[in-house]
Amino acid sequence: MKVTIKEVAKKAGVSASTVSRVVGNYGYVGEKNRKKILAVIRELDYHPNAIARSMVKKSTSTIGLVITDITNPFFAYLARGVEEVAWQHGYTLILANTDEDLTKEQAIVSALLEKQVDGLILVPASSSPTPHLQEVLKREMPLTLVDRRVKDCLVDVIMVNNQDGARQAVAYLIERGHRRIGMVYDNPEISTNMERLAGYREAFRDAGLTIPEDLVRSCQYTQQSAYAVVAQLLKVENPPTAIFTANNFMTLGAVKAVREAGLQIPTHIALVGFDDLDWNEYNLPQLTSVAQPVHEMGKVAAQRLIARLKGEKTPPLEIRLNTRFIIRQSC
Amino acid sequence: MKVTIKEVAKKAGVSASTVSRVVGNYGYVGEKNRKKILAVIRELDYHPNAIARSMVKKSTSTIGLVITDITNPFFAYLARGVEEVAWQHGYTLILANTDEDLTKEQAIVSALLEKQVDGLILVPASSSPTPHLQEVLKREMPLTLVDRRVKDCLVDVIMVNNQDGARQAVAYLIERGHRRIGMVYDNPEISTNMERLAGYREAFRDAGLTIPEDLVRSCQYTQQSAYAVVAQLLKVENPPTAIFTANNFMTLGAVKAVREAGLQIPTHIALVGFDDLDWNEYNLPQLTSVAQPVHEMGKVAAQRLIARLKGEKTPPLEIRLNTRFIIRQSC
DNA sequence: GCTATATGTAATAACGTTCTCACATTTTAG
DNA sequence: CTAAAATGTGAGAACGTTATTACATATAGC
Repeated sequence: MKVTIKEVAKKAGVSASTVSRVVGNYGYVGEKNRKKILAVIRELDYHPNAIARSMVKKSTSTIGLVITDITNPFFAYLARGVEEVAWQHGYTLILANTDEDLTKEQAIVSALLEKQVDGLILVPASSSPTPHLQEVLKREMPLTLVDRRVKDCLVDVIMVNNQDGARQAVAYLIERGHRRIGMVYDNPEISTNMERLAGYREAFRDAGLTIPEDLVRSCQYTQQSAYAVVAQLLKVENPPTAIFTANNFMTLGAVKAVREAGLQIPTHIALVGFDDLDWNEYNLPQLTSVAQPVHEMGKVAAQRLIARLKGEKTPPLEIRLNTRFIIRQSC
Repeated sequence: MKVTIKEVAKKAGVSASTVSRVVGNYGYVGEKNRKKILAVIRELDYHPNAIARSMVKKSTSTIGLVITDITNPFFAYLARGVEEVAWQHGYTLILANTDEDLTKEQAIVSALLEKQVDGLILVPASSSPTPHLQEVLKREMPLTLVDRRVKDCLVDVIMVNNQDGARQAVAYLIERGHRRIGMVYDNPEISTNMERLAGYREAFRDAGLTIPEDLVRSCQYTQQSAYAVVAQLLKVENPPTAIFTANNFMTLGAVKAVREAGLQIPTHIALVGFDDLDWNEYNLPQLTSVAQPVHEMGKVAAQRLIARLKGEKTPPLEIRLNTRFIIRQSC
């Protein structure tokens, strides 16, 4: 049988209250009793039941982390950052993947609400306000969004400077003489993509050039889809001399399509992508890319959330971390 | 304020018991009352409190997943597999990273015990039986080990056939004429490494060749360490013509060292590694490697654990999944 | 010496559920 | 028609904690 606080109390010849005080380290406890209780705790190997504690404290010291897919290194690093600071502050993490599926997201959020998580860190599957997010707000459960914004959702959001990151990358391509620059991005429903697209456009405007709209393509959020779109792009008359991809999946698809078309990077075509993975450094040629401080994003997200959990009431923040443009050999 | 079962009961003009019965879908409930209650639940937007439920049910529908680092794609895929079947069965997942640190592992396990997880899936940081794992067993909390074995720990273990996977890879190298085959592995404390090393040795024995012991090196569990060791290996007199690396970190380090030494793969040196990542396929040259069914391992681990949670009492299983040897262009 | 204050402890009520009874009422069987 | 079985409901205990209250006892200040 599990040993409870009462059994410890009994064996130590005190009341449960007293044991609770030494475990929780508050209030007055006589030195003699404290020693005795500590000894009994060790002897019986007593571990307090956090569930029972949550019941009365109305707090679980648990935060929900809802991402789209832990298999994507971007989210793995994000999760890592979140976990580190959460753990530091005594919180544990419930992890769930939505696969960009709103129905799943809503089921997950609902389950997490029932489990009474203290707060939620979420990478939303849609930028439209959804009922289940309204629900979270209505219950005044702290919520922090990461990577993507949700319309009319006034909470802390941690993102990178997508537009500027993209602008910088495309400007670099333009500077190196490229004019026919293709761009591939996915779901326009997601704020991040639109911002990166805006950055692409901005670079052209800044340079006083007209945007090659025929080379701007959107696709599904899979490598295969990006592959298909890029393959198509390469067959266009007056094909692109460079391609900018909006995230790591797209980059992978692009590399594949380019190689299969028998083109060499960077000799025949230049490639720059958003997201920097270990992969990019080890690939040959090493890929030039826009690096996001993902780990840091996770940490900041957790910090924001925990600040809210501690009662911070300041107005919602939109935090933009800066990307870093890493020049390697693919241009 | 949060709405509780009592408020629903009051508004519906019934007792809490009755509401509980319709929510939990058990026992007798009159059709009229059921309708009414359901309506009230929707109206008040009642969500049952899982914590309170856990309290009485003595089960949290939560399982702990303790890995070393979610940032390692191996574990990300593992986590993904676990999460999928856990979620399917109505369990949520608490995730934590040990960084191969026993002290951290012990703190994590302790925290998860307190949080009353129903069971634990763990990638142990050490193959020696540790007090905190004994603790888990003593409390009869179902435990499933993944990837690594722990001495005298009689629980389900999910692993791959490490020795055979390694043997196959090295045999392939031998078959292609290599004799001076280096091997790099990390922490010999971990069963997985020893098995892979055994596979390496087995391949040589099978071929009736003597093992080039001077080329067998162990290092830390980091890319940098592998890099250093491989760099050293390349400077040996009569250097290796091929290198077998025991996991993805080691492979990365090896690639880097080989490149910096100005050697070409596979012209000057052949490379085979354990673990197959997306990376391996996209790298140039594409890396020959021993692929593990990681996602499947995660799923099987979760299935085993859940079977135990449902009361299965059969003796502990050691499940070995087969690796797949993927021949690409690095040999 | 007598209030104040500090120190130490126990009893008890929450927390929000589920579950076991007990008790009605209705239906079925013979 | 009556006993037994099926259906429906509510009261109240239990789950393992923490927190509030009340009651001691010891120490200090005057």
